[in-house]
Amino acid sequence: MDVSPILDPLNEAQRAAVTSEDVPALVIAGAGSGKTRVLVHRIAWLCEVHSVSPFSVLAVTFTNKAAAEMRARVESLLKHALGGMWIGTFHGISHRLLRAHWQEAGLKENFQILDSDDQLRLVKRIIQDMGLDDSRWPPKQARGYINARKEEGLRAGQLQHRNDPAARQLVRIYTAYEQECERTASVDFAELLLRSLELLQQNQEILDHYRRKFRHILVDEFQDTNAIQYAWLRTFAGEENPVFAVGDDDQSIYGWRGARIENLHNFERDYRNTQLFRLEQNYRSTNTILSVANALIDNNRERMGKKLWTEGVTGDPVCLYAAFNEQDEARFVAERIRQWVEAGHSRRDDIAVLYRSNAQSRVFEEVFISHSVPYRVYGGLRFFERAEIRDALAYLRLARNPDDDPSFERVVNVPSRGIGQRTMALVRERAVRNRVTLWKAAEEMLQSRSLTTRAAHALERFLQFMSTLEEEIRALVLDAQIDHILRSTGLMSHHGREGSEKAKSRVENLKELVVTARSFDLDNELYKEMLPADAFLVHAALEAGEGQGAIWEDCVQLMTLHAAKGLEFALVFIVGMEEGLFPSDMSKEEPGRLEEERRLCYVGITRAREQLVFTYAESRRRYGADSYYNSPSRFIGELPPELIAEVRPRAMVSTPVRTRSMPGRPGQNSGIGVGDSVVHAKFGRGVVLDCEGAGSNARVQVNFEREGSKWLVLAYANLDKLV
DNA sequence: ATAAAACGATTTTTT
DNA sequence: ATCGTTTTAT
Repeated sequence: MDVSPILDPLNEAQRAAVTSEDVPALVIAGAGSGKTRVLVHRIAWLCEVHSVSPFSVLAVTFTNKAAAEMRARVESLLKHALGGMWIGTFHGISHRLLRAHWQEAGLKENFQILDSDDQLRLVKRIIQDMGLDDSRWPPKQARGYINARKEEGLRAGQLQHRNDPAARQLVRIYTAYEQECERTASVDFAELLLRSLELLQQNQEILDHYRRKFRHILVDEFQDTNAIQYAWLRTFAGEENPVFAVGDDDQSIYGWRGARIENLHNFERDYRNTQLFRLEQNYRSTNTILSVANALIDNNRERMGKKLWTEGVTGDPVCLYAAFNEQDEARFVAERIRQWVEAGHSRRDDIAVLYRSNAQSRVFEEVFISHSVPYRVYGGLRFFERAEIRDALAYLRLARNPDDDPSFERVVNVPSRGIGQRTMALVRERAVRNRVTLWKAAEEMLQSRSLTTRAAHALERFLQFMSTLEEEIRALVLDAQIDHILRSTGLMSHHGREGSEKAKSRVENLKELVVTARSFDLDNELYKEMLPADAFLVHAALEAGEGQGAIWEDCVQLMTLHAAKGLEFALVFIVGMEEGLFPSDMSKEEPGRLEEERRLCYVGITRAREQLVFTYAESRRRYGADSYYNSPSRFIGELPPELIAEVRPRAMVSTPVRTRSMPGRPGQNSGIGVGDSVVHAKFGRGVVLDCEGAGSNARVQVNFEREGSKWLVLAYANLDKLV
């Protein structure tokens, strides 16, 4: 057996982890240290060298993207298909279990997956049906409560709040929600995990089967697991099967959505004979960038401890630019991008602009357009989350299964066909009272003639239409089914009639849906024994797809710091480095949150291979109001000064154009103008570099001898002019 | 049933 | 400021 393809590309630490004994292993893998490589080679090591059957390997990730990457890399290393190996997300694998054992799990065979949007609609309706005021009981909050409890493994029946009336009400909503899910055979994302966990815990035979089957369990991004995911893993593994977990405590940035960094710490306690490995050699960044990253993260107290190092070059210093405002910040970035490309760096998609919040992307978009910098923004609605796509798929679901209430609700009046809230309220009421689905309730009401002629007519036509639709598409292939739905429901013409840009893109998306359906991979093992339409619907629910269509050009990448995790770029800008923005003001309440913000910054820094640039704006418009004298983020102060090059090119100290501000006469009535020497009570002496605005809005930029240049509002600054 | 007006929220996001 | 949602008016 030639083990060289498996072991040769590895360094010593990686090799130790890959070839470790059959005991629980925890691999603390720093950024850029070859985490995925270790997982992939571990699988290859087991299969090729230890002749482990692919059928006994289970590898779990968080995102479909990570699962797809791992699958591809394992196949390319093994040089053959996975052959029975399970590589998937927590949710994907849970879904697979529930499909296989729907009866034991107490589900119906054709159970539906509720995504968060479906879930919100349902919760909202329940709150209304319970006669509660939804401003006092915001549906989003209730949904958050339900999901948080489920992620702790708790069902409504297990919750008791004797002394807390608000919590008691939430439990009542949770209970009603559970009943509705039961009635409509719906399973939300958290339920996939909870239900499959309970399936294993309550069915000894099934549990034994899977414990005998999956002798080797591997987990990626272990620091992101929440309580139920860890319980799920432990249940799978039992006492006998070793878990191989890879993660990085310094890259835990999802605490706010339930991820428990403690799982990393508890792992060693829960599995006594755990072998611990550390991957600290970095293959991505320059030495300078790593030193900056190490210095920053060193300010966190709760760490397992780790220091990245590299054999690579020292690299350029990290840059810091203090912009006047957010426009100036964006212009500086655009200019640096231009220089970078001119210097011979060919790929613009190897450049990223990272920010704390999505709202920050706007100014960059505006400035990049005016500077002709091609860019691509990540985030926002993904393909299968778009309303028009969901409408179309709801028709498909409803045609496949008339009892699918969420879909019934969604499309009954889209496009409008005269079935309004009044009619639907009556149908819903009957459905709940008689414990039947909306479809059946509607049929009953038509029989019993308990509706006005007009409403009855409209409803009857809808039911008739859906029945006909089902017959018409029955014999068609998937993409033809969808194509037919788009035409016969009028969805396509509904959007086509309107001329707006948004409507045009909706039409394009609907066309794209047909194309997506045509190229949908039906041979996937996950979907065997399922009808194409059902498989496609599962795919849509579990995999929301990309945010934008095809990447047509070599574009600068704009995204949040969170979205950048796992990616790398030659040139990285981390912008908006201001106290209050990053770290966010909202993270100042709980103590642990600040450390998480710092880890987020660490994640951003370690995305950069060659050059890293920080920027912040001394003045910034937020929520419609300007804020001045923003101080640089505390994270800037935590970096080693000798590795930071401050950029303040004199050439750029000229006119910071404010598109929104009035082009007033600078200093008209203040007696202060460009070139004047002034004194400020706090900042001392300085020279006026620039003015803008008029009257009470007038601002001046002053280059202070001690403090450097700042923008001040004349009305508040109390400047004295020196003669 | 549609359109205008008022209201409210506004960190980060996957499944 | 701005976007999405809900209420109110036509």
